[in-house]
Amino acid sequence: MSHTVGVRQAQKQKTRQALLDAALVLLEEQSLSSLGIREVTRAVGVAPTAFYRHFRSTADLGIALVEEALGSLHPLIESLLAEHDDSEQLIAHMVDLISAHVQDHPSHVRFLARERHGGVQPVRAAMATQLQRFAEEVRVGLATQAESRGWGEDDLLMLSRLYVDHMVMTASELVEAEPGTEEALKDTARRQMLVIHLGRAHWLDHRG
Amino acid sequence: MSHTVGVRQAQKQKTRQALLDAALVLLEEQSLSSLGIREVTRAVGVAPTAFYRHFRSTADLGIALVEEALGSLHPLIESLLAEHDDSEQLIAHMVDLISAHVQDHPSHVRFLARERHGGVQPVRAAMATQLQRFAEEVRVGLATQAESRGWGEDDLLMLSRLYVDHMVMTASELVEAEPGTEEALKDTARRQMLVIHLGRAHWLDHRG
DNA sequence: AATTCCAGAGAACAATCGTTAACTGATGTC
DNA sequence: GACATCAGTTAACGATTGTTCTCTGGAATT
Repeated sequence: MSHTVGVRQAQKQKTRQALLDAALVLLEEQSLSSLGIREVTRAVGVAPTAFYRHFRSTADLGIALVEEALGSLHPLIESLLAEHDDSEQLIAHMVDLISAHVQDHPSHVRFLARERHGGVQPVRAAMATQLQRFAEEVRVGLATQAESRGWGEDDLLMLSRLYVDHMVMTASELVEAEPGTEEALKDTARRQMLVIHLGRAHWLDHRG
Repeated sequence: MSHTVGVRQAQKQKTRQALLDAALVLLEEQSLSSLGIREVTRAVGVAPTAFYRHFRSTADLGIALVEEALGSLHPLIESLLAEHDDSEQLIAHMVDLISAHVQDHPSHVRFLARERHGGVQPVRAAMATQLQRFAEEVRVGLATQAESRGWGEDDLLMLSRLYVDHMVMTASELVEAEPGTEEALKDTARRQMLVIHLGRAHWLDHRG
């Protein structure tokens, strides 16, 4: 990784990123299936046809946004899972991590919430794949904890899905929250995760 | 309720319903924010301007669809909550009820999942109001159960929100499920509700 | 220095859009 | 039976859309 990528490729990446950024702003008030190519290029200050040098369609751009929005989250989750032994402490930090991420990248989170069940199938598929990866990672993380002794693999995956879905739900609520109501939402989310955690702790009682 | 509503109003209701039905079909493959007025009227076989006799805009139509899709669910939930004492049995029936509703009205459910965080603010607001009503109703239902002795009102609302959100999530997953995978999804959903139920049963242990 | 490559510009296309205005004719009212 | 009401039609408007083809000028290659 010595020599720079070349003026040409660098400039191309720059406009590509500008297209992604502009799209993200526009998508704060509409859905991907109504996003126009001309609309995006106009916001960037570039000719409509330039769009095709980077993306085949707006659906293609949407997939790129999914990677951008979720890709950066994997290391965060992984390290969080690794550095905590105490589960209850982990819950508090998990909510804080989500909250911070929503504050730092609100339009990314909004995009994810909006397009998760949105009108563009390839984008939905891309997100589903990524979220499955998250559930898998969480499952691996949970498996190392002492509380998971005696758990079957499918039950563990069931539980991680519950956690992941609750995280996504919390993020969606936080990004649409009225200013000032965030703390109450975070508190509710923490208590809900605690309910789940308590249920997890007594799962084997019930089964056995 | 003796005399009929008049030929005139009846005919108007008929085209209004036709517009709603056509929109629902179109919305299976796109979002509301990209739904065109002409597109809907063309599908019904009526002049574009006729649309304005019934709705101010597509957002207005979206709100009507929210009422249609969620309104019919209230009585179902209410009766389900009323007719069960045993909580675990209720879980199984709740999942069955959701599953049946998804099978009977897939496009309604798809619409709800899609527009809950969609690009049209008034529609989001209408849905949020309705879902809050659901959480409230579930809270009242839970309050009558023996397991809720000693629970604070805010904790009960926290729990009902968790239930409602999980129901919505399950419905979303079922409506997008590959044919043949529904049963596995339902089983996972039941186990997840059981985790929540177990957490609920031990909530006071932890608090006290 | 000559040549190739390619990101972006420019012009033009047919199609679609939301919205207005003025109308028609069956229904409801008296 | 005369009159008013109003759901739906027809025509037209300017604006915007996705996509194509051709062109340009600087970077990359040789």
